[in-house]
Amino acid sequence: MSPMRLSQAFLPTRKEDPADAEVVSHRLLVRAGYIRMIARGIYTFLPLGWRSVRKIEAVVREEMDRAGALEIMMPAVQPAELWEESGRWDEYGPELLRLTDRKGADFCVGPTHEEVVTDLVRGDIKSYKQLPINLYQIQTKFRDEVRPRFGLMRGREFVMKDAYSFDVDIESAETSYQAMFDAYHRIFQRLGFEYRAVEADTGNIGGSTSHEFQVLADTGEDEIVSCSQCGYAANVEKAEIRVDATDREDVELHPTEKVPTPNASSISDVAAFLDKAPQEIVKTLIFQAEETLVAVLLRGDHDANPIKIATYLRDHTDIEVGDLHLATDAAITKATNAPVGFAGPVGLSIPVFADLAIRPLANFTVGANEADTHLLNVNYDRDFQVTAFADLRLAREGDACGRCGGALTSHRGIEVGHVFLLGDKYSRSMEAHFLDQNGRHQPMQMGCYGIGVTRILAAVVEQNHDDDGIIWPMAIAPYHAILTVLHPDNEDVMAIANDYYQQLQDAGVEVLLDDRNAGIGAKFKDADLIGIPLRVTLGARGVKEGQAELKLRHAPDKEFLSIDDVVPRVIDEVHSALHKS
RNA sequence: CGGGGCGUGGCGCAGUCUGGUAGCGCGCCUGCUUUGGGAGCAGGAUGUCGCAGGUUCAAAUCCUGCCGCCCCGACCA
Repeated sequence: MSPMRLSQAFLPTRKEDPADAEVVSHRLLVRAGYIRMIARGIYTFLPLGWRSVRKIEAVVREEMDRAGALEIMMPAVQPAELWEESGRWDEYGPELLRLTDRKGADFCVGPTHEEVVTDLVRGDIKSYKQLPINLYQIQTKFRDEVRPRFGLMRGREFVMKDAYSFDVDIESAETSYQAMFDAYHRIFQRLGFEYRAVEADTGNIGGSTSHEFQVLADTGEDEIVSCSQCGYAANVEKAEIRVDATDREDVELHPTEKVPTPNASSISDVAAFLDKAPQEIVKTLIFQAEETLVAVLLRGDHDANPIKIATYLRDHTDIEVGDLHLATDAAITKATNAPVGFAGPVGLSIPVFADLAIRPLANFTVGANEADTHLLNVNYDRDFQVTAFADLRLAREGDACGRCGGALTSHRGIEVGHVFLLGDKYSRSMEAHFLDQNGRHQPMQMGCYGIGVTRILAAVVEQNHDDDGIIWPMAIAPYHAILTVLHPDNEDVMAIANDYYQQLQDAGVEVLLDDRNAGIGAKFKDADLIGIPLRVTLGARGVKEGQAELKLRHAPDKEFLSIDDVVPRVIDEVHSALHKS
C-alpha cells in the first residue's frame, strides 16, 4: 500500500510558480507535486500524478474492454524494416526518434504502432473466421516534436492508448470505427469533460474518415468550429464552409494604378497606409508544391488553409503536390522579382488559384511584384487570369456551415482522442491478407484509435482549477479524501483521525492523512493545491465540541458534522460522485 | 530552423552595464516556542556562478565557441 500518511509521503509541493510554466495545467501539476521535467518534453510522474494517470488508464481500459477490444503490449523499440515496408521510414521525418544498435541495425522508438500491429496480425490471422479483431495497448510513446511545450500537453514522451481494428471489408470496418467512436464518447463523459467530437484531417496517418475528440479550453492548440443548427463540428483545418460564389457585380472597372507603399508588406500595414479595409486588399501567397510553385489569392482578412489547398490541387489538377508548404523567401523572390511582401497576381508566370471570396471583388488592391509598391483597381480576367476559384481558406467564427448554412461558432480545443478509418493503407503495403469465404486473398480493412492518456491529465486540470489549485473530478483524483489534522500532537484528535483513516480505507475510500507537524496554513494550502475532492478537518477545538468539518473542494462552504456522522457522509459523497459519471 | 529571452545553492531571483570577499527570499537541518489559511525566535548546512577556451595581477561580470531551457513563428496522430 502506498504511503497515505503525508508524514511519510513524497509530496513535494511548491509555494511559487515554476519559472518555465506557461499554462495553468503545467504550473499546477508541477507546483502540486504531480510531475517533474527531466528533459525538454520528458517528465517523471510523482506518486500523486501517477495515481491519477492510472485512474485515467482504468477508465479507458474499462471502456475499451467493454467495446470488445483486447489488450496487448507491443514493444517501444521497433525495427526499421517494418517502417521501410510501410514506407514511413522515409516519410515520417525527424519526429521519429531513430536508434542504432551495437550491430549497426536501425531502430526507432515507437511514436505509433501501425507497423508492429499489422505485422503481428498478418502473421497469425489468416482467415475471415478470425475477423474482426481489435487490439489495443496503453503504452509510452515518443515523438521528437519540433516544439514541445505546455508541460504534458505537448510532450515528447507521453502515455497513449492506441487501438487497431481489422475487418474483412469496409462496411465491417465502419462498424468497428463506430464502436470505438461510441466508446470514446463514454470515456470522455466519464472523465467529466466538456468536449466535442469533430471531423478532422487524417494527416500522415492516412485513411479516409477521421474524428478528433477535443476538450474545450482557451489554452488548446487546435481551433475547432461547430454549427449551432445542425451539429456539424470540425477542426478548422478541415471545416467546410458555404460560400455563395457570386460573380462580381456589374460595376465600372477602374484603370489600374501603381502606388508606392514604402515598407508596407503586411496586410495591416498596407491597409493603414492606403486607408483601406483589409477586405479590399487581396493577398497573394506563394506555395511550394513538390516541383512547382503556385499562387493563392485570399481576401486580406482571411487566412489560408494549406490542407484545403493541397487537397484541391490533388483532386483537380495535374500538379505533383507533395508536402505543400509556404515557399521559402528565396523562391518567392525569384518567382515575383520582388522582396517578400509585395507579391501580386499580375504578370505572374505560375498558376493562380483564388479563394471563392475573391470572386465578387472588383477594383481591389494587390502587391505589384515590385519593392514597396502595390497596384490599385486590379480586376481578375482583365489584369490576370485565375486558374480556378475554390474554397481555400480557414473557417472562422460566423462563417456559414458547409452542411446547413447555419452560423459556425469557434472554440479552442485540446485534442485528447483521434479515431481514423484507415482502410487498406497498411494492410496492402505490408501484405496483411486473409482468405475470404471464396478462398481469395483480401487485404484487411483497418482502423486506428488513439487517446492521449497523459495529455488528458493536463486537459482535466485546464478545465478544473481555481486560484488555489486543482479541483479533481472524483473519478481521477489521486485520492478521494484528505484528513487534515490541525493538531497532530493532540492525542484525542489523532485517535479520531486514525479511526477515520482506518474506517474509510475499509470502506474502499482512498484517503490521505495529513499528520504532518506543519503549520495549519500550509496544510490547507497543500490540500487545496493538490485538489483532493473531499477534505475533513480535525482540530482540538472541534473535537472537544464533538465536531469535525467537511469541505468539498469544488464548493465554497464548510459544513460541521458531529464526529460520528463524518465517515458515513464521506463514503456517501464518494459513492455518489463515482456513480454519477 | 528563424526571431527574442534566460542559465548564479533544491525552488524563485538580485549581482553582470562599470572585473576585486557570491547575496536575498522560500525550502532544508538543530533547538525552543507556536497551531483554524503557506507560524516566530535563535543557530546551522548547502554554489565547478551551464560547459570549454581566451583576455587580465584578478572573471559570475569582458571576448570566442559550444550546450541546455523558455517564449513567438514555421511544423505536428
